[in-house]
Amino acid sequence: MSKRQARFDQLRETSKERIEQAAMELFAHNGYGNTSISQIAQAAGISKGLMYNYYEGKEALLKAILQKGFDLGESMISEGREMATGGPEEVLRFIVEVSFAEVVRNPEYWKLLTSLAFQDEVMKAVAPEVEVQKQKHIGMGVELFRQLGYPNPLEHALLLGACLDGVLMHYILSPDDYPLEPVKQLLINTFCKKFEPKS
Amino acid sequence: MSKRQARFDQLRETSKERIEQAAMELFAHNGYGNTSISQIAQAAGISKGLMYNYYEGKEALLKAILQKGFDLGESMISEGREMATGGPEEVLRFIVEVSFAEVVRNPEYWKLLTSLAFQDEVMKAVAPEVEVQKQKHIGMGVELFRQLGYPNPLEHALLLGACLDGVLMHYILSPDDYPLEPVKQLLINTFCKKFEPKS
Amino acid sequence: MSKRQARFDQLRETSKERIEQAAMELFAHNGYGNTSISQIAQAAGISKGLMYNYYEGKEALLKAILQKGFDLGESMISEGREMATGGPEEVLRFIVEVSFAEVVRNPEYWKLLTSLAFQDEVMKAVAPEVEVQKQKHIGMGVELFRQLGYPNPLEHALLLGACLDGVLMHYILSPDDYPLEPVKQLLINTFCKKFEPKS
Amino acid sequence: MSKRQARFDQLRETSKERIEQAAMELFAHNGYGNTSISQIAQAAGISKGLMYNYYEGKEALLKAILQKGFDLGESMISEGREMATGGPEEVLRFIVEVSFAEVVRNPEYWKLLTSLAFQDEVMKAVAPEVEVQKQKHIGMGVELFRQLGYPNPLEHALLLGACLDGVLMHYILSPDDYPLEPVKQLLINTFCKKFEPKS
DNA sequence: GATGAATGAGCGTTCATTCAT
DNA sequence: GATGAATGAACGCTCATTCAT
Repeated sequence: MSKRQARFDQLRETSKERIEQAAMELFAHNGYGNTSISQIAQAAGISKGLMYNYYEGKEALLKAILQKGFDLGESMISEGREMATGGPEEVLRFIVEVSFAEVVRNPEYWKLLTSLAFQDEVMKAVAPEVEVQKQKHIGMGVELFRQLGYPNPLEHALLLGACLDGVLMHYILSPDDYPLEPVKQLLINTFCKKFEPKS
Repeated sequence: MSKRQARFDQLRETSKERIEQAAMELFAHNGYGNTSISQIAQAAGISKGLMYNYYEGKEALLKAILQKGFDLGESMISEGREMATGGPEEVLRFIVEVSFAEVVRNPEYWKLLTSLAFQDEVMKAVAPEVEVQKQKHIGMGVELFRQLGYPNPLEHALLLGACLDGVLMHYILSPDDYPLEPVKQLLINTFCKKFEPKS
Repeated sequence: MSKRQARFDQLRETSKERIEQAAMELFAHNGYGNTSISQIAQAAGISKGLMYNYYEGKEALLKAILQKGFDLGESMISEGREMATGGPEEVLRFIVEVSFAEVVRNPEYWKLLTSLAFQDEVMKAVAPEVEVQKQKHIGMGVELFRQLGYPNPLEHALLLGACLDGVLMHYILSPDDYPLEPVKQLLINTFCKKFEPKS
Repeated sequence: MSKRQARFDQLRETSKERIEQAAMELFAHNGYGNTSISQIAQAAGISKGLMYNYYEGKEALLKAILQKGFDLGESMISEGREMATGGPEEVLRFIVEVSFAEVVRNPEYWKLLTSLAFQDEVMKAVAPEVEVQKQKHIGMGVELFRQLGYPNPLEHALLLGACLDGVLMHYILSPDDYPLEPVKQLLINTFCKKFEPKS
């Protein structure tokens, strides 16, 4: 029994992974709304019906994919946390670098995620998790800017976050043209430094 | 005759405005692709068919909505150009202020516009001139930062643009929570100033 | 009153005629099903609504147009009857000539009429009148072939009618290519002659 | 595996045949343009959506129906070619007999085909090869009449073709009333014979 | 008589979902 | 677990028809 169970689990995992991989790529390339279950099934090499053994429906599949992305982000950040041994500047710089690297590595995923953010209905379904992530990021930023001596760390954290998102959004929308590297350097120089009181 | 014509014109305008208003809200909240003509008609209090008396189709309706926004933006910018009489810092500050004011005034329009940016096909069909606008804005920024003495004005223009878009995106996505005013001030303080060489 | 009545009648007649003329041309060129009331109204230079002052609806307009055609055909034949003074051969020849001439004069109308013959629903509405016309034509043919001495005049009448319709159908379907004149002559030579018993 | 495949194949074929049968009847009686997918689905006892599992769309369904007819016609003609061993009169007679038999066997198909001939757009999209078939038939006729000694074989071929089409059209339009057999005999006697120079 | 804004049923088509096998 | 035939609601859109003016 245990053996057969294991084999089933493996098949299941294989099919699930193929589905999620295919769906992720199709959602990212064509958008969630423009991707049909048929397309996903075909790309994953399975039948339409099988999808419904694993997921309640299309939206549940989307949620699973987003969740995977969140988990990945989570683990990356916690890994990063441990690796960043320097002062708050270095940690900030590290976060920025990692964010850029991650978006460059998989811009389609981030494009999907951002485009979903503009659809209230979809967002409502995923909102709690997103909100948690957002607050965690802001919290981290606030703490770092506080350590750097800024009198208004929340505003600085928000502005940095916005700037990060803005640059990455522009990059995502024209990845071939955008001078990402110099803008990143400028962003780091502008934000990742100790508070300098006006003389 | 003129009377009858006037009556018809008024009917038309009333209906068109109701349609465009309803459509913009729905497009902004649910996305263009997830909003059906039926929904628009229902929200506007008219029948599906009537829409097609006024617009060629769904896409033409979107175009009409965007065009109105463009026209408004154009006129605002040209007005602004004349009003900004100070040095480049003041002009930059003014641009930032106007951008914020405009988005606060009509957040749904900007939400719609931003969400469309992530749907290449729709955007290209509907507003090829967006790219031109973008280049014009960047050009303006570059010129101003050059005047302010920055050695790398393009990067500064891009970063400011990204920061602006990032803040406004965050605001658009949660307009009730976002501390827009203080972040705006910080943004202005951070970007709208002469070049300060490192000592 | 009589004067005003007369003016109204004239206007009405004018509009009606413009409508029927426009509708006839559009029906003939594009088919009944592919012609919209809007198109007819536009072509006739009137409003959509006015049509419904004169006709119950689209189908009633079609019936009116067909009826006009029938009446015209009727009058042509009765005129012809009087004019044809020769023997039965000459009368037959005359009928054939007139039929060809009429179709050449207004092939679109005949194309419309023929295409309608294949739509049971439409035909049901016009059927009685058509049936009467058909029987009248057959009757005429039978009488003429009887006079020419044929032992089976009905079959000859039917065959001639079929041949006539067949040639004209082929002509209608490719009016530019079809060698109408020689085929007509051959048809006349083949059918419009006295009975020749086999030796 | 093979078993399941076979079951599915059978289901598909059953459904396809029901669809094509229903569609042909409706197309023939109401015209292609006046027959809706809903009607076809209802008549075939399936859902609207299922049609699109088997055919790209309405036009593809029409093509499939016509193609089946073409294939059948082709095979019949090639069979006939081999069977007709007599002189040109016998061949001509045979062609006429086969044409009549075929139309009697499946009048709805021929009604559909003829009605389509009057809708240029549909026909061109659906069966460009019809023109080729027509030329082939005319060519055959010309050759036979030449062999029979006629000085103007083209006109005779065209007239026979027209006569054939005319009779069959009349039959198709009122199959219950039309005295097909005697008219056919008369047609054969009239056309399928050697050239007889006028004395 | 004449207008055209407004309606709503229907079109061809798509696609997430169900279910018998 | 896996299949794909089958469903039906919804889509964008068309157009004959109605009616207040």
